[in-house]
Amino acid sequence: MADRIEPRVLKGFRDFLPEQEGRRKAVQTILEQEFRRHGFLPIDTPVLEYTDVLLGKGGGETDKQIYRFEDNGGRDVSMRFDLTVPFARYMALHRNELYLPFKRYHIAKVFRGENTQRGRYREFTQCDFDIVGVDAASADFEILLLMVRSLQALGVREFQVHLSHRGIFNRFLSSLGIAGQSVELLRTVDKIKKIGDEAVRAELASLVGADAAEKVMAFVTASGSAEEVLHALIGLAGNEPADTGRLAAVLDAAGAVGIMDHVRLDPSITRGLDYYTGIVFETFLTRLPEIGSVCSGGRYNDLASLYTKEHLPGVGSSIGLDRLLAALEELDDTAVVAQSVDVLVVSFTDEDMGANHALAEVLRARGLAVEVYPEAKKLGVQFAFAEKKGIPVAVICGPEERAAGTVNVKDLTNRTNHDGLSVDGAAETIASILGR
RNA sequence: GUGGAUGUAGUUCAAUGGUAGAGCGCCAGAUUGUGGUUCUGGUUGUUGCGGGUUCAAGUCCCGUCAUCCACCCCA
Repeated sequence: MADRIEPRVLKGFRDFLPEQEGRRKAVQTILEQEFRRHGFLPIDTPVLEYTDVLLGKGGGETDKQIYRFEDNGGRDVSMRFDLTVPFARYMALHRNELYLPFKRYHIAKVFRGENTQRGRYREFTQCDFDIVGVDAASADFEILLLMVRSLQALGVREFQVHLSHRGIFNRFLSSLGIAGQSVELLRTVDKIKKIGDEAVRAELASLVGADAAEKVMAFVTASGSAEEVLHALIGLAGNEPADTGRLAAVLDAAGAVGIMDHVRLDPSITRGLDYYTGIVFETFLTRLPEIGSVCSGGRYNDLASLYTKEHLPGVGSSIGLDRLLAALEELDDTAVVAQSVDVLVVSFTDEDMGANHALAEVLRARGLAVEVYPEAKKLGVQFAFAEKKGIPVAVICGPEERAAGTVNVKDLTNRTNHDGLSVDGAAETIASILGR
């Protein structure tokens, strides 16, 4: 016998068992419903792209994380590491077949070759939603609203969307004459929740000197209600319709629809990705902040300019499905449960096979999800199978019942029997057990 | 990519360098048409993988793979 091949999966990649995958699919379905309710439409793009399309001109950090290789035709190709960059390419390519403003959602796997950790994988699913073609407060707000509504639709209650505005921060840095180091400064400020105020202050001081560091700290640690923080930012950076005015309008709308409980103006949010130009979002679970942001995004007004002359401003956000599920599982907060079938038809003898399937078909015609146990095993074995698979009801129709023209229904959740029913009666009983 | 920790049965965990074990689970029977109790019997291991040191390695050393933690970055 030949040597067996070790069954294994790559670091950072995962198989999903039916229970997990059922939950993932259920979450995706709920999200899709929510996206569509707000006028977003589905699209898809290839997993592989030409490397220059994905890397753009910058390269930088993404260079190291990207899965890149030469295909059999000698092309330099890469796997997508997010859904936003391919979407920018998509918009540039299909601009003439679409209309603006265009709202799309895209749920798909992306790939990053970085080191793994809890809630961090090399293959993971993102749920993106974006609005392209308008640079308006309404669009910024709609993305924020959908972030809140999506998490609520999934049964998540304790979360906060932290938002800020890159433009204000950069303008503030310019006024201090240190805009040239904005990338390093953004990165340093981004660490504030992890390493604390003092460590960030020290790091900033080594970058731009103690005086400027103090001012930057005053900016990013502004706290209080959204109005108070906004007031503080205006005091430091000055008022400007394009950024502070935009932020005020978005917050105003959030107040108008009553989602301010889930919204916090937090100037320390900056986002590492360099394509953001305006408002930026990050979402944290109140009881598990250390797992990181479960839904992030922002405005990127220049992204499509890599691929087209046309100005295509965009704003969007992305839910990290795997990270969110990992967190919800840990918090035991999964309102979303994978659905198995409703009914198991048990088998007594192999001769009943056809009759059992016929009975299953009758029940399916009444809107029930039904499966037939494929072998005539002991009843206990079949009940145990149903319980393991999460099937709530068993239908029993053995030789005696068949002769009498009746069926028995067993509620597996409390092990009670409802015997001697007609098929109609059985369907009604099942419906009441299922609460329909 | 760098640094650190961990890796034993399906699972949770034991085992001063000296014969790999226990609980839970699982299978069979008591119970040939109704599984949550009880009893009886049984089951599973190339100790992640590959080398090395040793009379002897789950245990020590090296490499490798995977997971977790930190840096970095991010969903």
